[in-house]
Amino acid sequence: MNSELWHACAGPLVALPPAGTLVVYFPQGHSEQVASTLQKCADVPNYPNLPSKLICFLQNITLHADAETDEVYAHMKLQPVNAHDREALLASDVTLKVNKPQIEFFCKTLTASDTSTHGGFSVPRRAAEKIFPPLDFSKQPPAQELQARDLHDNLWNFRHIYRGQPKRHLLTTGWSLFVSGKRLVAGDSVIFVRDAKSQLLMGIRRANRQLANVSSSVLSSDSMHIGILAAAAHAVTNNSSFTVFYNPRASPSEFVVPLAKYNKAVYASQISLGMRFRMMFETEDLGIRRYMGTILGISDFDPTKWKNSQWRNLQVGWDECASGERRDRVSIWEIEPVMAPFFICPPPIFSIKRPRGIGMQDDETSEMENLFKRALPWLGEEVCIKDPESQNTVMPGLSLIQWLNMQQNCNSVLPNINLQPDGIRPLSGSLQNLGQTDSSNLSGLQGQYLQHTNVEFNASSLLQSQPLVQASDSS
Amino acid sequence: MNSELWHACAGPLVALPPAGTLVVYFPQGHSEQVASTLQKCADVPNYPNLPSKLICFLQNITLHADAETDEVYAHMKLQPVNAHDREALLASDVTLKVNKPQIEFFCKTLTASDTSTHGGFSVPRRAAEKIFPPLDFSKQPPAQELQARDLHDNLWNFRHIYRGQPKRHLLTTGWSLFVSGKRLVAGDSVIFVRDAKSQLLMGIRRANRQLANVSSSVLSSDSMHIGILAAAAHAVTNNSSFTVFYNPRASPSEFVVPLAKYNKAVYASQISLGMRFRMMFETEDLGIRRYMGTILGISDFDPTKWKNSQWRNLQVGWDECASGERRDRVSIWEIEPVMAPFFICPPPIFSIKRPRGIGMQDDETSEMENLFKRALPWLGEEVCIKDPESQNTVMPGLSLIQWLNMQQNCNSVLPNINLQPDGIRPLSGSLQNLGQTDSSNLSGLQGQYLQHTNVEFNASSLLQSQPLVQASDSS
DNA sequence: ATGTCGGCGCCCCGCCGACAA
DNA sequence: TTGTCGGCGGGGCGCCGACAT
Repeated sequence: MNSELWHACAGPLVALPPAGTLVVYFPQGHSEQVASTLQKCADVPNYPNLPSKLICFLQNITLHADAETDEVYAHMKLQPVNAHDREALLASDVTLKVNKPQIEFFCKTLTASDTSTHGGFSVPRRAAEKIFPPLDFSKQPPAQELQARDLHDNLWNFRHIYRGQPKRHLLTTGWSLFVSGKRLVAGDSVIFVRDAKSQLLMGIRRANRQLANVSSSVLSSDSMHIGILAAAAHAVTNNSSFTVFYNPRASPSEFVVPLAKYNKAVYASQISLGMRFRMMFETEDLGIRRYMGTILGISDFDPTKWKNSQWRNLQVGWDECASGERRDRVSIWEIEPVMAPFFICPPPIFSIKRPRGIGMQDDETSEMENLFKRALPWLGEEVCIKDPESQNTVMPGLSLIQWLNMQQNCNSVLPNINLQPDGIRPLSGSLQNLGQTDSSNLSGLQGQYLQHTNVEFNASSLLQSQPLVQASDSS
Repeated sequence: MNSELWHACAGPLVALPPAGTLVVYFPQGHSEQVASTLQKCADVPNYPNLPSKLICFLQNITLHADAETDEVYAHMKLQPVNAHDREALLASDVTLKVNKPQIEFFCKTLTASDTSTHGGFSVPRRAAEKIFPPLDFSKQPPAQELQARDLHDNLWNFRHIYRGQPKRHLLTTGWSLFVSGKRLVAGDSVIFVRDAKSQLLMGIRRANRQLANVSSSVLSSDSMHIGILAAAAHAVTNNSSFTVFYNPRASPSEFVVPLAKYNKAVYASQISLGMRFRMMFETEDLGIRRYMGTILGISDFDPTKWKNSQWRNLQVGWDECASGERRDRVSIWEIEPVMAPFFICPPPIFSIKRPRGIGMQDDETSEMENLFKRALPWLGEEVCIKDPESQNTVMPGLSLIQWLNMQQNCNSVLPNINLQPDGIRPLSGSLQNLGQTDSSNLSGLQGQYLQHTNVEFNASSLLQSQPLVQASDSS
C-alpha cells in the first residue's frame, strides 16, 4: 500500500501516529465511527470498567483499502499501558515535528460527462501538466498511453490525448473500464498522484451518498458496538493488545490521538466559555480551510456512559452557519484557540486529586507522574508545523518563558469562566518567577495560537494532575 | 420478504424456529459462523461467565437478504431465560410438528453459456413447465413476457420463448441485465419460485468461490468474535435481549436450535462409540441426500474455552469419504441414529448433580425441573416429518411405550461405551414396568431412528438431570 | 478552461438455428 | 434434453469537434 496515495485519499487533515508511539484511544469516538458506518446509532450501554480514554502503545499501524469500495482505512494494534518507557514518550513527542512530504496530486470531482458512456474524462489543464508525464507536442494530436496503479496495485491503462477546439487534455480509451470497474458515478472524485519515483497512482473518493442500509449481514450493530468496547476492555484486563480499524472518511473524528497532541491541547491551552477559535476543514479539492467559531459550553458529551471524557466536550457555535454540517461539539485537540497576545490567561492545571480509578495500581503512581512530566509538551522539542495550503511556516518561536512572561503583564483581562468538573488554579509561584524575555516578536501572533514551546523547566507543580487514565464510574 | 423464496434460497435443511418458542443458543457455533464468514479463525479467548449454551426465548425472527449479494440471513432476537411459562414450552414442542409447505421451485446452476454475453438463459424443460405460466403454443414461436420479483422485491422482466431446433425454453431479452446486475458468474445458481399466489419469484445462490479477504473494514475480526460473546453475556447480565444474524449459507451449522429438538436429541437418543448414524446433506439441486457414518469419539470440541458443550461433541467418520468436505465433528441433534430395533439401549440420563453454574439462582431449581418435565420430547405430540425428496412419510408411529418395551426384551447387547463427562444410568424401574405393547410393526424399522413418541408418563425419575444451562468454568 | 452535445463509425451485445453431447 | 457455436443485425459505446458557459 503506497503511503502517499493512501494519504491523498484520506485527505489533508488525516495524520496517523507512527508505530512505536503513545496514543490516547477514545472508545466513545470508536463507537461513533461504527455508528457512522452503519448509519445507525445504537443505544449501547456503558461497558463496565472501561475508562473513557486509554493510553496505548501503538504497536503497529498498516494502511489498507476496502477491496470493494477502495475506501481507505488503517489497522492499528494498540496495547494499553500503565507504565511507559522514556523512549516511547520521546518518540511520541517527535510525532509533532513531522512535516508531511509535499506530495504531487490532483483531485477532480467527476461530472456527468465524465461518468457517462458517451465519452471519456476531461482532465483539468493544470492537473495534466503537473501530474502526467509530458506529451510530445510535435505530434498531431499529442497523445500517449498512461499507466496508473490503484490502491490494490492493479494497473489501469488510459489513452491520454490533447485535442479538440479549444485544445484540452482527455482520457479516452480505458477510462470507461475504470468507471464501470470502480462503479463510479457523477459526484465521486478521482485522485491522481505522482509518487517519489514519478509513477502514476490513482485513488477514488466516493460522494457521501446514503448507502441506505449497509448493515452488515454478519453482526448486529449492537454486537459491533459492544464488540469494540469488549475488545478494548479485554486487552486492558489481560494486558494484551487489541486492533482497531480507523476509517478516516467514515469517522467523524479521529479517535486515536497522539499522546503528545492530546497533552499539548489539554494542558497548554486555555479553554474558557466564549473563547474564539479556528478549526480546519477539508475543501472539496482536498485543500484546507479554517472556520471561526466560539466556545459555547464545556461539558461531557455523554455524562452517563462516558463520564469525565474530553471527547467532544466543547459545545461550539460557528461564524458561518450556512454550512450546517459542521458539528456543534468538538474535542479540544481539534481546535486552534485564538488569543489576543495580551489577553492570555494561565493554562488550566487540575489540582484536585481524584480517587484512583478501577484498574489503577497504587504502585503506578510514580510512573504516571513520570508520564506527565515527560509527555508535557514543553519538553524541549522544536515544533514546526507547516500549513499545507500557504506553504508558510506558522507559529514562529514562542517560548514558554515568553508566554509566562506575558502572564505577568496581564492577569485575567478576559473573564475566565470554566465549567470543567475539576477546579483550576493558576500556576504557582515557581513558574511565574522566570526571567523577563524579549517579547518584541509577539505582535504578529494575533489570530495564531500557542503551539510552540522550547524551554525545559521543573514541572513539579504540575504533578498534582488528575490521572489521565481514569476508570468510568461503574454505576 | 417472501418466506417461501427465502427458504428456497436457504436450502432444504434450514428450518427456523418460530417466534415465541424456546431455543438453545450456542455461542461457540455463532463464533464459527463469524469465522466462516470472515474466512479466518480468530483465537478468541473464553468469555467470562458466558455459558457454552443458553436457553433463550425467541422474541422475534425476521428474514432478510444482503443488499449487495442477495445472500439470505435471519435476524433473531433472543432473550436468555431462567424461568419459562408453560405456553412457550408447549409452543416450542409444536415446532417439531410443522410440515413445511411443499413449495414449487426449481434451481439451476448457471453454465458458461448462461452467463456469457453471447446469449440468454437456457431453461430446463421441466422447470419451465412446472414453474412458469403456460405458453400459448398456437403462436409461432410461443413466447411471453415474464415478470419475477427478487428478494428485495425488485421486478425483473424477461422474454420467455420456446424455439430452436430441437425446441427448448429460453429467457432472452432482460436476462443479461439480471446477470450483470446480480454479478452472476458460471457456477452460481438461480432459483425460480412460484408462490401461493402463482407469482414468480427468483433468488440466487452463489458458488462457494473464495472471497479472498472479505474482512470488513469496520471491525477487526477479534472485535467481532468478542462482540457476539459480549452481546450475549450482556443480555444475560442485564436480563435483556440480544440479536444474532443467522446466515444459513455461510454458517457450518445452525447455532440456534429449537429446545424441543435439542432435548429430543440429547435425552431420547442413545449415543455410544461405534454407533452408526445417517445425516442429511444438501444436493446441488436443493434436494436432500443422506450419508452414513460412524461415531468415533465423544468429547468436547474445545475443552478449554467451551467446556461441557454439546456443540460438535461427536467425532465421526463417513462411509463415503470421497467428498472430503464432510465435517469430522457434528452435534448430536444433527444426526439420525441408526439402530437395529432389538439392539436399542436406554437413553442416557445424567444422574450426577453438578454445582449450580454462575448466574443460576437457587430458587430456579423447581422451574428448571419443570422445564425438563415439560420440554422432554415425549409430551404427547404427533411428529410427522416428510422427506422432501421421496415425498414419503418416514418414521411411522413408534411410541415410547413400544420403545420401552423393546428395552425389556434386549438389555445392552451392543457395548455401551460412553465418554461423556457425566455418568449415565438406565431408566429406573417405574418406567421399565410399563405394559407390553404390540411390536409387530418394528420389523421395518431397521435403518430408521427413533423420532416419534406419543405417550405421556410420569417423568419424575428424569428430574435429577444436569442443569441445561451451565456456566463455563471461569478459569 | 471545461461541460455537454450532435455526429457517426464500429464493436460487440444478443437473437437465431445448427450441431453435438 | 441442453450446452456451445457460427452467423449476423442493430443498438449503443465511445471518439471527434462544435458550441456554450
